[in-house]
Amino acid sequence: MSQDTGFFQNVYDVVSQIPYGRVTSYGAVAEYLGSKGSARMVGWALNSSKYHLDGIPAHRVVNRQGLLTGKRAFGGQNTMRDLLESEGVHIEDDKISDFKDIFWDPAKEL
DNA sequence: AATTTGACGCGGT
DNA sequence: CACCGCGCCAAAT
Repeated sequence: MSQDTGFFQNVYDVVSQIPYGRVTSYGAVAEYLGSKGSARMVGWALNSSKYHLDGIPAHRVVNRQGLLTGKRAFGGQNTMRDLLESEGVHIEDDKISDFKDIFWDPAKEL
């Protein structure tokens, strides 16, 4: 049970622990998983999360710039942005304004 | 089994 | 500022 698919579950676990109004980056999660530099895997896992219909706040995960790179994966151009703003995260030009201010680092918080 | 791709990150030109 | 290549690892075809 604990070890399900593998990588996906690892990412789900960390991402699902992101506090409300906070965000993190693919690289940060990858680093926490021990695979620093493999940020692609994090994106891959989250991509699967949408197929699994889990409670994965993937909108809280953005790239290193705080840019909503994955917004297109949400089906809409402003779906991800709307979710973030709905949580109190200010977005400007598809980018998190206070990104570094609300940045949640699993390697530090956990 | 091999090749391509992918919601990235960073450096170099 | 734009484009390119490398690294990283797993999944899909």
